[in-house]
Amino acid sequence: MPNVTLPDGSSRQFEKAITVHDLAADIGPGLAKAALAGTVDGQMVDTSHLIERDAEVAIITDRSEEALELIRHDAAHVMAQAVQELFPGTQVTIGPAIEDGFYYDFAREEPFLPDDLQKIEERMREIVGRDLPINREVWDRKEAIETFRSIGEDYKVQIIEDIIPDGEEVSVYRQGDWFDVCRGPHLPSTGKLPEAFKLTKVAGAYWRGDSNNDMLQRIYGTAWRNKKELKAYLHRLEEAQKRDHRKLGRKLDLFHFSDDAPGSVFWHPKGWTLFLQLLEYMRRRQQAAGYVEVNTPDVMDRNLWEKSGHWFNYGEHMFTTETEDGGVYALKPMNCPGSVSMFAQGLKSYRDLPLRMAEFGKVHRYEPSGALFGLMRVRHFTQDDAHIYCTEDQMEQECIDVIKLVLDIYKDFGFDDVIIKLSTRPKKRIGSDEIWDRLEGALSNALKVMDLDYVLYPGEGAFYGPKLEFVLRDAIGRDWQCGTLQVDMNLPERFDISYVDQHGDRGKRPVMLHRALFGSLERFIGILIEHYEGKFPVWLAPVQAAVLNISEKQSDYVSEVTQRLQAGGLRVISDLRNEKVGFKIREHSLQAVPYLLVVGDREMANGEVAVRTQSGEDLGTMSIDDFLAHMLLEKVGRRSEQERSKVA
RNA sequence: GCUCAUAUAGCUCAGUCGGUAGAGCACUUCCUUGGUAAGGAAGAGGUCACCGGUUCAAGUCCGGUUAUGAGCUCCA
Repeated sequence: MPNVTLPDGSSRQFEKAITVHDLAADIGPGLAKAALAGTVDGQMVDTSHLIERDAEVAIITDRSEEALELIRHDAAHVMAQAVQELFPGTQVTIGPAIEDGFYYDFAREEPFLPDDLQKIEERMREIVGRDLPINREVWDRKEAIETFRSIGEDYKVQIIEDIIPDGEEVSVYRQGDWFDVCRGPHLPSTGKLPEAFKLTKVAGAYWRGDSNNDMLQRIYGTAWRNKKELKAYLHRLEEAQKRDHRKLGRKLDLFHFSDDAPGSVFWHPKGWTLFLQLLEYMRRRQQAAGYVEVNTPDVMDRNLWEKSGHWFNYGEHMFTTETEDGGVYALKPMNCPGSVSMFAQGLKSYRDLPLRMAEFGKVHRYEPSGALFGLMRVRHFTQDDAHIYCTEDQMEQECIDVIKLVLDIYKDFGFDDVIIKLSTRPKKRIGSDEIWDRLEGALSNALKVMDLDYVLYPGEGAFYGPKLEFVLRDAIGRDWQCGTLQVDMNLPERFDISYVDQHGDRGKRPVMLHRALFGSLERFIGILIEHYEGKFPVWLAPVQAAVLNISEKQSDYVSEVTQRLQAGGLRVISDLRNEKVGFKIREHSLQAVPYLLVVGDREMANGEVAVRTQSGEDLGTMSIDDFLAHMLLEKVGRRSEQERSKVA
């Protein structure tokens, strides 16, 4: 005699156990038809699920948010059925719902071709048209293994044997002749799958995510509750692709890549200006936060890298070089060994701590070819690196200060929702559990003190210490680690660095923090290009203003204006080309120049410029001094934000 | 590194059945001196990524290499 409580608080009493579908029918025939699934005490279930006890139940229709996951999972199943109908002999493996869609991994000798996606999609629509009832069956474990083995589904056998716990029942979902091991839940029938799906790409993926295993073929698709949502999603994708930093980098003439140096950036004047602006910005922020800046060699002896452990652990990813006399050197893949060598110079006192030593170091890593990706993953990049040497007592406060600084800096660029990841002790590690407790405690306490949300990644820390990662998302939805804060127990030990404490004890080992805020200048610029869609704020813009003449008569005046503005510290170009002013405005607007200064006879006569913003706003005419004052405000606006946050 | 795809002018891209390469934009020159998102004309520009094979003949077909793209794995 279950008593069912509905989301609106009302409840219904039933004589005997009732299915979700019948419950919906009891509420109304329309709801029964629309019901895709249900939730019973928060757990998603099929419409055929029998409610036997008192419970809170909700009916899921295509209006519910939860329907998305269901639809995507079903789309994966329908796709798998379509593939097996079209390509007999193909084995199915797994096919989950993911953000915005779904995928299914198949094992098949022949590759799927882009044209096949069309065919599969058509067959999927056909299966939806068949409106096959989807039924849940519970199989005996042994029988399930036998059945799947007999039809040659070896991967499914592995899933049952290895993944589904021994005692747990094996549920199988059947739609027509096709069936698959699945936990569910699923739609009542294939006809309930909205025709708002699209197969998007085919790619390789390792069986169970392990590169030692076979590579399977993964087909990705997107699925939505209705065509309108699908259309909106595809539109969003298109818009995002316009922001792609690789495209904008070419269009805005910021940088290029060459076959001669895969994974290495050729910075053009405008891109390098951007780079230097960021570097100067970070230099100011670090100086204000009590850092000193140093510089260490790019090429150092193999011995150093053996001592640091990099040679052994990452040797194959290092660029090395040999000299005529047989010396072997490596291009630095990290700045820390240089930094530690720096610390080891001379005697350090507790009075020197905390010592915050920054370096804009260019590091070189021989990344696998398949990992390279525009500015986001390169083989040579510049870190805004710093190493903080402190006592254990100072460690937590230093962590807090770093976190404050990095979030504050991100705020200056409009990144308000930064994903923070905390990676803790891995299986393979050095140091006692007690030390790990302290180090992890320092990081998590700092987060707690600052009341910050974070995602925990147990076991993902480096072998020498736990780490925080500050992750930003690019236009296409890919996440990139930018800032990082790590505690290192390895290097101070290996390099035997120490300081003298207040009792004259020379053997005190300092704690070493690694931190980078932008992370990689290259990657951060990639993110910024997409974030601003190439329309940088004035202080960052490679060209802040362009001065345009209307006819040849004003050429000299334009040159004079340009020079005065340049002398005033602005990045200004003049455009004296024999083109109509409308043409020039179009060009410089497309190049995202924040201010266009138009000069005709009138302005020349009055010693003024006509100011137009990139977005097309007309600020009227003003004197050159007034424009300089206006630009100063732009800069001050940013600084005051820094001041404000520094106080906070 | 792995799977699949792609590589033609500075950029974006056509190029059918194998028969010595084409557009738009950009560039150069000339005309035009025009007031807020494309004025007009002419010209120049290519070892079709690279190496090899098939063929009377290869941008086109086949193999390899390199790079790039999508994804997987990795990212000190």
